Amino acid sequence: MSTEAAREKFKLHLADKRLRVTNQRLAIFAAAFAQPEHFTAEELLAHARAIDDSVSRATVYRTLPIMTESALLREVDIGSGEKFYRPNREGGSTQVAQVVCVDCDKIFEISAPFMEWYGSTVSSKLDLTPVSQRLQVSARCNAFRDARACKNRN
Amino acid sequence: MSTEAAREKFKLHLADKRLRVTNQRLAIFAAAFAQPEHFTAEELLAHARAIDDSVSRATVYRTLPIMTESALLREVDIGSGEKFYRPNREGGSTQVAQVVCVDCDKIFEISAPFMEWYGSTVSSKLDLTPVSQRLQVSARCNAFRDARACKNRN
DNA sequence: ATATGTGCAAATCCTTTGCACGTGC
DNA sequence: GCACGTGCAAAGGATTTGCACATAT
Repeated sequence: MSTEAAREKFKLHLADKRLRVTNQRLAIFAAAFAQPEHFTAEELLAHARAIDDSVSRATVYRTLPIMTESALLREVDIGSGEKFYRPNREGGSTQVAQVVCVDCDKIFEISAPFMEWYGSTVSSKLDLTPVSQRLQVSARCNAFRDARACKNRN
Repeated sequence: MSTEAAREKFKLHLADKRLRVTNQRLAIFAAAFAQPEHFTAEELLAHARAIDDSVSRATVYRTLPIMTESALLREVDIGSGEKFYRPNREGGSTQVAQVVCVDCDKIFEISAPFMEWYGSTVSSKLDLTPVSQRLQVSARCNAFRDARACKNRN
């Protein structure tokens, strides 16, 4: 999905929820979709302000759930205090696992198509209806293991 | 693994790390292993104080990582602000998935033996060595769906 | 004896919220 | 016009930390 298409989807979602299309929301959207990697709320704020300097931290935090609900962003919680987000250009309900390097904190993602099936299996045994599932793998840089250093940490 | 055996393991771990066996640490251990379900740091504090009223919140927070590192406790992060813990009576590296009900916030666990294999598979593709993996499923109580209420929420 | 551990309270960190003002529809 | 959105700064909640005192080894 192109950034153009995603912006349209964002506007449709806003209309659908009877939310207004504001300059701040558009700036935050644009900043989010300009990111190549995972980003935090604080990083998003900085980038959004570069586009529209009236954007406040509060509005970023208020807009993130809107974009997450509409599946334009995926929220990635690696259990480290702050949450990460990434643009979801695929659109659909792609099942991915996060792999987090405990040395350099870098977040990788890799597809895990069986997760949806497992979510159903697991939940049906417990009389629950599955909503979402997340697989997180912690790992250690081989670069770090060999050299006591990797791209992001030494 | 019995609570007795776990306490010995705890003491061995402390000795191994050259940490001291204090009344507070023992009280926190005992409180943790008396829990049948998942618990939070705050709940653990209350139970530990019932055993030794000199236990402080700070010591609970300082002791939790010690017990987690020694695999006596498993940390369960469901991305809800506070972390949960549970006694790991199995001792080993049991692979379990957490299933969290979004209606009542109850945490279920169910074995997921394939997770270790998947962790390796995923990590080997990224030149990383897997350390641990966690699968979390969000689900919705069927009891809640049917009756707009369940044991813990209505 | 002395290196560790502890309680207390203050500090930190991310995130949320109350309020008065601004603005899309 | 008016309901919704916003910025600001203060509040919030979980966790961490500095410091002086206490204690396990």
